[in-house]
Amino acid sequence: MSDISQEQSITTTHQEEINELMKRRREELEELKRRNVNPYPYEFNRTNFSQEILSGFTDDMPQWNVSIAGRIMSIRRMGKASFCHVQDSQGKIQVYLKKDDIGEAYDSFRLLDIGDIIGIEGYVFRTKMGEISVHAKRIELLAKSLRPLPIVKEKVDEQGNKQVFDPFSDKELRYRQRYVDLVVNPKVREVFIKRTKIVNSIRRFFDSRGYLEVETPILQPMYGGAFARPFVTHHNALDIDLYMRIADELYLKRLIVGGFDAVYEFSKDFRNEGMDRSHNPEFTMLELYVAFKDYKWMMELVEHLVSTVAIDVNGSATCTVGNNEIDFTPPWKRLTMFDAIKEYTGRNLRGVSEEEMKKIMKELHLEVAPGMNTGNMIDEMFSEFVEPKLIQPTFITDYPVEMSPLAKRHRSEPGIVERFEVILNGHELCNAFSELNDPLDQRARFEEQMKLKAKGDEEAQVLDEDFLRALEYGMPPTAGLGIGIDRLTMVLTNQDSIRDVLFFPQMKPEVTK
RNA sequence: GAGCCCGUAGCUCAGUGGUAGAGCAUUUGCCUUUUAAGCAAAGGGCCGUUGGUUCGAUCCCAACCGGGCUCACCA
Repeated sequence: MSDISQEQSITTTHQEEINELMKRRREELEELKRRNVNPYPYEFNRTNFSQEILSGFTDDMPQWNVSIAGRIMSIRRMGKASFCHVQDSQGKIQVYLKKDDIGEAYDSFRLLDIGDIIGIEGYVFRTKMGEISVHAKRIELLAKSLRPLPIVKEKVDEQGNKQVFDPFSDKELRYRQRYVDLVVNPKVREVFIKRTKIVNSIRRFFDSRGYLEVETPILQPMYGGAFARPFVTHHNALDIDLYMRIADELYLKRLIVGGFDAVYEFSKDFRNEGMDRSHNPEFTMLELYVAFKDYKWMMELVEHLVSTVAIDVNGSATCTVGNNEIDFTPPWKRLTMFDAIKEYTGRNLRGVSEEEMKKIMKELHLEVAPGMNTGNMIDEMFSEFVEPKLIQPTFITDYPVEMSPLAKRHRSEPGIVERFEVILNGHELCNAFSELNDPLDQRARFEEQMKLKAKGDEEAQVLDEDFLRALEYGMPPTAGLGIGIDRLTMVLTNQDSIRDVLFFPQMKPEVTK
């Protein structure tokens, strides 16, 4: 895309009609300026957060002077006194303003609205109705809000249960204007804080083992490491097309060749595919490679990692996902791909020829698409009959070689690679294998992929000559792992859409009115 | 990509073939410990866009735009 067309495609909203509510706020802004109130001052000395006031106050304590700052979320005016709730990053606290105490500022307070950001200095007290509040001695406007905020009212009953009225719930508006969503829906903030905790917990877990966090290219001259269609972009100075990475696998393995014992990366990956509840075109994948280890070792690491993260973040190794109670406590059940299919369909596929397998597919009322090999059929039967049934975390091991061009052949079973996936709540959570380090076999596998590509399989992998060169220098035996961070977050926060664990999920462009 | 559903006031939603309604929010008045504050009054809408049917469309039909759900794709 050229610079010019980009500029033209930018949505402009400043011409948007200003409705009465917005007009009124602008008038108030002008009036405040006339009264020599700076509606956008430079700083405010906050000394306390709402939560620490609410939890720290006792009725018999000496006068506690505090200074808070935040957004006005509700106002109840009663002539010469008013109450409002001020929301900061920790929560909300009520503020009491009395004309006798703040004088002229009380008249300016009349010009303030829900959504304005203010600073309050005062002392803490408890109202007749029992709510711990700040009695204002001074009020300062810190930022005037020019747009009406959706009003969400809540009532707390005697049991302390919150009842919410008129929630801001339109998903399109919530995603497009996440800033409003975050202001108005406190639970949304919690999900994202938890997401960060998850990432930090994983990082701590790896760092404490001496694994090295690294960064590898996002713009790649050649994409690889997964089955997916890439985004293509163009570098003007070099005049070459570059691909946004679909995985960082091949780069991390180059680093293992280079002599690092263990490397990991939280990788923003990009796949040019459909979007739905569990797919966003850009997403976060954690990849880890550890030298001199195999996939069996990696299974123990994964159990330990995920249960540790769950406890770190939720305080418990069990959590609720939808209607299911999931327990991450190790050890997790292990099943080979063939045994899993046998368990759930009663068919033994071990050593079965392609022709026989087609027959079995038909018996199970599954369609055999043209060009399907045994690997595809096994995958189909697995996703149809097994995956949805696996609720508790389960290792599925030993995949057909056709499905795994970067995994090492099984040490004792032909046609199979040393690979596992963790299935949880009916969905894939992670993928790992003993990494293929035989450069000749790797070349042969790439060539198989290129044949598929030539046949029109757009997601087949591309032969990467430089990666092969690296392997030819010699890569130690290595265990590799990929975990979808968005999916893990969905599980640990009990969200059923990826859009609810991404601040700014991909949306079609907003239409300018 | 297919099917189904949705788009009405700042927010959440009713509604009708004769150009619209509620609650909250907003404005005005009263009210110096209220709390989904209250009482009284008022303003606010090209009923997603463009066509069609009709004397007349927010309502019926079509296309388009945006969104949601389900399925497919996603190794």
